[in-house]
Amino acid sequence: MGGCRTELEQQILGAYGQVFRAVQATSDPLWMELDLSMAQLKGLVALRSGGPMTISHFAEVLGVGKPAASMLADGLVRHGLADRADDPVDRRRTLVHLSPRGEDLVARLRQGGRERLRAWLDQLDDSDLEGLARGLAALAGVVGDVDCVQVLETIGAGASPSPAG
Amino acid sequence: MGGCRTELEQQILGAYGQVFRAVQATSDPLWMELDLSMAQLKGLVALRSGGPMTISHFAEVLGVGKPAASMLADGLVRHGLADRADDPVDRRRTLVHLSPRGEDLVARLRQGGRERLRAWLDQLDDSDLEGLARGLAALAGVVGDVDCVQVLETIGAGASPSPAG
DNA sequence: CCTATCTCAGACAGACTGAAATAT
DNA sequence: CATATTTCAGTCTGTCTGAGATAG
Repeated sequence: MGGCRTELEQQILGAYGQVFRAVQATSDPLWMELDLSMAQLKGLVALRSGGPMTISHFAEVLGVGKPAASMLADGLVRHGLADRADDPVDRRRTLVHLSPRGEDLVARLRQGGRERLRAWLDQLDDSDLEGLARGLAALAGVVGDVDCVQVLETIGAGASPSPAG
Repeated sequence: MGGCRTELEQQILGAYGQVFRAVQATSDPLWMELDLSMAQLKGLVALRSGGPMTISHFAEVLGVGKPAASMLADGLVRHGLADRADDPVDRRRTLVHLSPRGEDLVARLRQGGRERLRAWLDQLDDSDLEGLARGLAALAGVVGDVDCVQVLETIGAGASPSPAG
């Protein structure tokens, strides 16, 4: 039994696909009712991924011009999914960030609702639940470093954006 | 330690959010490059959720008219994300279903890429990995029933769609 | 003739851009 | 004056619907 870890990993990847497809299926009705354009959805994803950012950076990430990014941010704010805040460092800048509702929406859309997951968890026996808790906690520790870092470089970004004068 | 299960579940839900946000972050660049309309994305999600379905059912699920659903399916097929197949039961009907590429795209978009997950798994110690494998396998068993059932009712659906004659 | 799907034409919404205006 | 953002005008792509055409 030399390749136990590899087998285990393979098994985990398989179960991962199965479980999270099921969890995400919870949010399929939400997808169908969704009244957002693709541009707005991309904006939500970008904001969730990159954290608060300036309009210029927002434009760059989305691959569109600054007017488009500005108008897009506007629409998101009107939908109550994002907010603007003055950049404390430079008051010409505006930082866009997801509102709690925006965070919630993207989380639901991509991760599904947690109620169903909880119900499934209830059906596990004690030692399976413990194993899952242990493994997931360890995994969370490994991936945990991801969430920081980005906000810092976000604010500093936006230098020399346009090569053509 | 009376409420151990509840605590454990709470901990799992927390770790779940953290881990899967990180995993999904791997597909953020894919989101930004995505060249699909919202209608098309919804079509993909509907197809993944509901399995192969007739145009009429597709229209119903998406909440649009049949011509729109037909044209939408057409666009998906042109993109190589879906295929049509004759319904063996009734040859007037066409069944739309995701192509392998379509399946892959939705999976990537919603679940993220697995390569990064695998790399993270490599960093877990043996017993954490075993616990995760055990717990996830058990969970997969619990949710496993979800995938069937739907195809059957899909084909039978489509009766008395319009109340106004 | 009825049903499922597709084609067509026209209406409509939203996104994007370059140029000009505004704020710091 | 320079920079970041916003407003404006115009264009363009893509969706939706209802009516009619085409298969089974």
